[in-house]
Amino acid sequence: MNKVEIFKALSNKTRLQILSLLKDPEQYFPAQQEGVQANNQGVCVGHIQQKLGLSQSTVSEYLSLLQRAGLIVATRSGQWTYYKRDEAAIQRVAESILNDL
Amino acid sequence: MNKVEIFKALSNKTRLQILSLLKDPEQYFPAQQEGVQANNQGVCVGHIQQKLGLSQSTVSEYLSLLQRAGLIVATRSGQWTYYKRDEAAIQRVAESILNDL
DNA sequence: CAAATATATCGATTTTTCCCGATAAGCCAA
DNA sequence: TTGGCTTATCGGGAAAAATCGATATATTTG
Repeated sequence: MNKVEIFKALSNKTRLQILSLLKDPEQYFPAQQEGVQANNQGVCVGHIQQKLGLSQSTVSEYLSLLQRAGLIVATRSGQWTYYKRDEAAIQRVAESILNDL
Repeated sequence: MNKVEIFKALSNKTRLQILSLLKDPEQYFPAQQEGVQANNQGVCVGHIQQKLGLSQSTVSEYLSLLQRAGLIVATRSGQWTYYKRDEAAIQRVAESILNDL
């Protein structure tokens, strides 16, 4: 776990918002739409982009940055990439802050 | 509490090191030296600078940045400024991550 | 008051981040 | 295989951060 990389990933309003959106996908992304996996497995890039109102390329970059930091995971399925939070990793980060900071 | 500002403050190796040094001042800064307050009230800028090996101006900037983020507090006493961790604030940050992230 | 010491601020340069549009790559359907 | 989606990557311009040396400010001391 690279703390500096994680804090960098978190030090941006939009990226914090992404984590927040992914916290409760059903609330933000009605389950019937395509682009939202069943069983809450993640949300596709396009839907996240719509919520944020930023360019596709920026959102894609942010998602991959959050993934490199280990905070979210991607699942490719056909032409879609579904992103979801890695709750265990996020928990470990929180504990590391509690203990080591 | 501005989360983005706090995460920015934390997203730098040197600033994390400062927080770590201030965690246990007696270990890093023998209490007999001048520039270390009695009763663990903080450590002066010069001693922190020596440990870090960066320029005086950079260390001063980092300390004031950490202070603006609310993670440390400064006490001026004569010609020295003593910095110490704001443990309660740090605790609140950790809890906020645990709950809100 | 003058010199010495500690810290803060200023100005400048280099590096990093933010965010975009254009384009490439992957997948699917006709 | 051609065209239409979805996502990733590339190249770039503007803004912010990193870091320094020089200088200013505040404090103490002779």
